[in-house]
Amino acid sequence: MARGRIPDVAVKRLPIYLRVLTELQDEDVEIISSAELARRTGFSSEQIRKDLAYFGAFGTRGVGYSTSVLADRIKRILGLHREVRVAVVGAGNLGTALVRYLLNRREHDVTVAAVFDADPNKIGQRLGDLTIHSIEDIAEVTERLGIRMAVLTVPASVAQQVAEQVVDAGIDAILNFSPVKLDIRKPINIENIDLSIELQTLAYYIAGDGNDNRSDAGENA
Amino acid sequence: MARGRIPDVAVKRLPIYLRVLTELQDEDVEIISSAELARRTGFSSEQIRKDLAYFGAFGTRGVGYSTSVLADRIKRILGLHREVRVAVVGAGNLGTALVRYLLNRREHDVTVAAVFDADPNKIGQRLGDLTIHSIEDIAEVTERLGIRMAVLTVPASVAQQVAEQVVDAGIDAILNFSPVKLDIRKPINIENIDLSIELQTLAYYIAGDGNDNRSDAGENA
DNA sequence: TAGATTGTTAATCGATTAACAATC
DNA sequence: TAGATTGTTAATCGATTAACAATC
Repeated sequence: MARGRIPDVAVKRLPIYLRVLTELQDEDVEIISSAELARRTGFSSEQIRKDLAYFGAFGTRGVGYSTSVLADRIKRILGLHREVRVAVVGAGNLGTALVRYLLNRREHDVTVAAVFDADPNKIGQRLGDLTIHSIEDIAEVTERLGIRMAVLTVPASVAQQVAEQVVDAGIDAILNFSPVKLDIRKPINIENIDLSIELQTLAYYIAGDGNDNRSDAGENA
Repeated sequence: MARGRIPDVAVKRLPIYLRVLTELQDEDVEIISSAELARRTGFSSEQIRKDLAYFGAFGTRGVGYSTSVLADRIKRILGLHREVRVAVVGAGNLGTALVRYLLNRREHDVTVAAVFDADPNKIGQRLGDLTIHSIEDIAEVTERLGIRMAVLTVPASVAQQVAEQVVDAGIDAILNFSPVKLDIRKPINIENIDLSIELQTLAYYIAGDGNDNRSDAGENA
């Protein structure tokens, strides 16, 4: 029940804790210490305890955490105790691959519930057990299906405009794969995944043979 | 020429600066101030000046930065002044999509030079102008083509084992899309992109209707 | 010169780590 | 009880922001 301002970095670690807890449940491990969670996640045990303390006291002193209790609490914190539906906007190479990936996912906390594209040739086609809708219908479809989040996989040239359509449709969280900084005035949550930027960043770290202006780092990220 | 320890967060911003500078060059803008770069990137002007100062003094007081000079310097810092070659390991849905995306990319600083898979049915098939190689041949092929980085898009169940093969082949930076924490003892650079974790994180931020244990945030990320 | 803007040092802020009392 | 491990407060560390002298 603890509140205060919760750092985004702490929120980002919760799904990682949840994944490990789910693995532990599969292994029939019922109790886990923060030290062992630390070993499995790569974060420090202090950090794990601190992160969890932002949301409440879920463990038992002298004992540890019940894997099932802690997993349930984290699911609830993340809002995954009810199904979260997501739309994929843009049924190109990447969009299609992401839809297939999400449809085949074992966990059913976040599910793709609709796919949209602007290309008249694609509209109406099937993708898994979904039908590709026109982006024009996004407000109606997301409203009807209770979709609150969208994954954006459209070309950079139209990303800003499509993002505005998505936001106008009432979506309030976007996972943006387009290499564009979206400029949305509403206080929407936007998370960016940019392949080029990731690769360019990694390039920095490959040891600088004969390269100046470079400080060699070499830590796991 | 400045050194010292350079924060990873600063390195991660460099490719973003580079992208904006490239756009500015396309618009024939020759000089840019840190204030205008701030407007275009969303970072503060102080932060931009600080980040750049880790690597040297690239601007002119009272004037600003030459877009072409600054772009060239950042490219050099990131090691992009020479072509950086990357392998995509795993030619499934996601791997195939990423290869097509990278092959069609306008910038040619980072290029896909090889694709690998373990499935005998896929080996030998074409993907764009590339041929899918057996993962068994990774050491030989990456050595021959001068490939230093790999994008990992294999099923979670084999990710750890494949990552080890990749590292043994001499690759020293991995962009990992598999939902697995890779455990590699060598000081290799690993960057993780995990769709499930991103979606679960975003779920936290969609306003908590009737949800407890939740602090509403609402900032762009 | 006056105005503008960088490069850099100092102040602030926030997150991580250390330490330990609470307690099972 | 003794041993273990959490939850929480305090200390440390590092990154961001503010301020300003240098200088075009």
